[in-house]
Amino acid sequence: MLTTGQFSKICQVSVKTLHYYDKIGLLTPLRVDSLTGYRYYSREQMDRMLLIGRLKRYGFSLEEIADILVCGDERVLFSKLKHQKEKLTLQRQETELIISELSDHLQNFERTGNIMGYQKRYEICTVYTPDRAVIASRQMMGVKDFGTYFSSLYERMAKEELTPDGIRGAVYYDEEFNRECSDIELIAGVKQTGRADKIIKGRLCASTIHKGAYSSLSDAYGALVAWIEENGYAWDGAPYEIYTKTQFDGLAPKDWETEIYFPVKEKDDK
Amino acid sequence: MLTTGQFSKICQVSVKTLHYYDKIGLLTPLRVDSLTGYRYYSREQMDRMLLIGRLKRYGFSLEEIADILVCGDERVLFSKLKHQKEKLTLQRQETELIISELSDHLQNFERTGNIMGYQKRYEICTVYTPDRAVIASRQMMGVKDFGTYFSSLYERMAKEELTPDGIRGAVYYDEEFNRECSDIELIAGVKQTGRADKIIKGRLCASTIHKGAYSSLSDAYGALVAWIEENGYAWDGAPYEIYTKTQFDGLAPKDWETEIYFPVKEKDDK
DNA sequence: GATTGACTCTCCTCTAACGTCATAGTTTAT
DNA sequence: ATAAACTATGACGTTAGAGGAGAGTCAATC
Repeated sequence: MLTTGQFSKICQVSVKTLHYYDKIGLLTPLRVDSLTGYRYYSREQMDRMLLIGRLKRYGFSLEEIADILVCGDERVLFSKLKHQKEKLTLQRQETELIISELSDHLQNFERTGNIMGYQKRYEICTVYTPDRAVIASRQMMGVKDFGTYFSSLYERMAKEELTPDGIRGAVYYDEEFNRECSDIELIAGVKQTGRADKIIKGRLCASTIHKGAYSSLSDAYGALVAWIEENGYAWDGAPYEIYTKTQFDGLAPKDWETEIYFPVKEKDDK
Repeated sequence: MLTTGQFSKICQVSVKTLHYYDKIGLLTPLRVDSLTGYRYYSREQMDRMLLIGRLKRYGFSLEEIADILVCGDERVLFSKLKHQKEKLTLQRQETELIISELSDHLQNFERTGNIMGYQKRYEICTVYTPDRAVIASRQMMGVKDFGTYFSSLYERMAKEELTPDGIRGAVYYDEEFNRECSDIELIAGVKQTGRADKIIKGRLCASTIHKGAYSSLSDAYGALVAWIEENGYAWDGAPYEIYTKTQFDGLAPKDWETEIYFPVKEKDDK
């Protein structure tokens, strides 16, 4: 039988942590003296404690760990571990991306001496867009679901024997953009104009090209909105993006390119 | 002039976030109507908001961001960015390490079918250690300081023309091990017995070899402590580790090897 | 038996960066 | 004038404990 202090030393965790785990029921001591309230742990509980520490390291929350331990099914743990591995891999990619952005930022400073107001310069202009014949899939979705929906779109295209014209994009119907879940329509251009789901009519748009990963798309968005106001135009419809260079072209995030189109009309300023 | 809602949409942040930033003084609106309390932002504040978002993405806390923006010195920002880049790089390495540990864990499951109680099997035995002539440097330090102190130890060795014998290790004087800050003595073996700082006298130790990264050293530690109790020995002095295969040998974390020695004596169990 | 020092208990507050209600007041469009 | 949309404040919740106060307990020594 080990006291809290002894057990904490062996397991390399703080006494506070043991108290906390007891409180949330993650690791209750073998015996608690009902008179003094003193906790006593057994040597076998060390294994459980070490496993908890390991799972914590893998990035599980204490709640998830408790679930895993309560259920006690090895297959559950196995699949959760696999899932967690994917999550960590994604996280690593994300970190890598941020590092490369940060490097860009620093390089930019060395070239231009400007660092505080580091923002990409966006070349913005109005264009009259061409008609675009597309098949489309509109849903409430998050940015992370793009892959899934795009592949089903391409499957459909194959089934219906349509020929892609290389255009891929997304229309944002919500004014307030939320990357977890928004009203988004994915579109893929097809050559068979007659058999398309819809034709995005050509019209006046303010447009720019965003170079780099999607994480800084909001910069482009902001620049466009500002430009539209400043140049006497007004927002007039759902904006959309066309992904011209992406991971599907085998490129690294920093080389991706996205065209952004904002339907606008001239403001009748009185 | 933009209302909170408009500004939040342009900058792609929530209204709550704007409230919060106002409250902590990170981004106060240009004007606040003293009657209604309504906040109004200017278009120029968008730049500040975008910069805040960017810095947040780089991993700065809001407090750090506030410092940077208040001070407004470009050189400060530059050095902070560089520092942050290093931090992110370390973080990525750490994530990679965890991923490889997780992979090991999964592989281990596929081999042995055991996953819940996944713990390395440690071969533990008692040995009579040889005398070790070492130079040493004892301080309150954290695990992260090992690199610094080891290099100064090796510098000293070069200056005093001592010959290293390849032994590198650390003695832990605190019972309670804390990886941030503990009473630790780094040691490096030398061939000139007479000129060593100290000689670690040969004696009876319980010992094992830990294979893999240091993050799971506590598993070995726990296994040893348990073994010592179970086999009728008692803890008798500060434990130490010898790093036999490390990054200095050009190895990946999973191939590192650490010998752990726990001075013990036979317990006089009555 | 008394004292001392080390240990342990419970209970309280605090962290970061907001999200989530609840309730009340304001603006704008019809 | 009224409804719909927007905004404000304020309280509480989130994670995984850390830190501290004040009180009780244990083991060893005198």
